[in-house]
Amino acid sequence: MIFKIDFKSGKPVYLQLVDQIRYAAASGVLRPGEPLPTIRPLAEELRVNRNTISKAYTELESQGIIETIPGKGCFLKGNNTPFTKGVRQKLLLTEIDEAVVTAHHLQVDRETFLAVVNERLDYFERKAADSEDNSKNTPRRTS
Amino acid sequence: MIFKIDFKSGKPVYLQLVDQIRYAAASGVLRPGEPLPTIRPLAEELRVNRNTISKAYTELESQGIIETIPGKGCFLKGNNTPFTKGVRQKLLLTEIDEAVVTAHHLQVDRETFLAVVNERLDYFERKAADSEDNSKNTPRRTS
DNA sequence: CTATCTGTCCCAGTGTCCTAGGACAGTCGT
DNA sequence: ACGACTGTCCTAGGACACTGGGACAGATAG
Repeated sequence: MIFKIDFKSGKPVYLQLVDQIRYAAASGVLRPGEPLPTIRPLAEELRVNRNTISKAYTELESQGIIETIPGKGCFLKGNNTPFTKGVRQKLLLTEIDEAVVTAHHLQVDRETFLAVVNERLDYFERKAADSEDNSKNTPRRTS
Repeated sequence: MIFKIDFKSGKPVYLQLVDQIRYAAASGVLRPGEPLPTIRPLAEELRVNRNTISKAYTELESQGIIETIPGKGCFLKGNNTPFTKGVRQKLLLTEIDEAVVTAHHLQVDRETFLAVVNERLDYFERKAADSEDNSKNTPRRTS
């Protein structure tokens, strides 16, 4: 689990972390139950304050992606989603609409758009499957 | 062209405007060449400072969505995209990946995701077609 | 129990974003 | 030329986001 922080990007460090962990979880690099790096060592490695890491983890917990146990550590949740079906639909709709509107302004036609969507879905599914296989030889924490 | 600003949302006013105009342009409510509301009257109507509107328009121009002519006004551009093919692919990929990652964490399966995407593509295409028809009776500004 | 790890709360400093008002420049009709 | 309109630049204050250090509480190994 290697994180890359770009201090020149202008994007807050804690949000860069959130994105990378979300991405890692979706692609199977991080698997349910697996512990995330503890706050202080990660902060030292990335040369930022502990509270910056803590803020990222807090945000991830509010999104239902990780679970944090004071005194023990933070762990990736599986089968999460603290949201109701209605809220989930609304959240997803918002993101998809943004992408569709952007595609329109970028003059990307429907076929190209759908092709990219399918390509990315394939990509994440394949990557998750690969991690599944690898995990057979590198067992994770069992709660 | 009616805009709704939610002062309690926490989202900056100028970004709310940007989103609504992007959306309106993509759905055909605003059509190429058509003038946008001028800054001062719109600012008065929405009860914000002129510079807040100006900032929204500046952002939209940097995205290549509108064209602003000092002394004359701001107009919706058609067939825009000031970006190269590579940049466009990258921009779209970023947004699509975000949606795909979000879908994973919301436990939305592939079929449902694709169904929503298609539904929204249909929605925007239909709305744009409707505006096309209506415009035959309400001609726009011709440059 | 003690030491050391885990995450958490509180508070302060710094920077930046957002909004706003005054003054200025370009366009157009009279 | 003048006045009324257009958008623009400069500057400033209030609010908040981001980061950071000190002190605290729970968990675990010795």
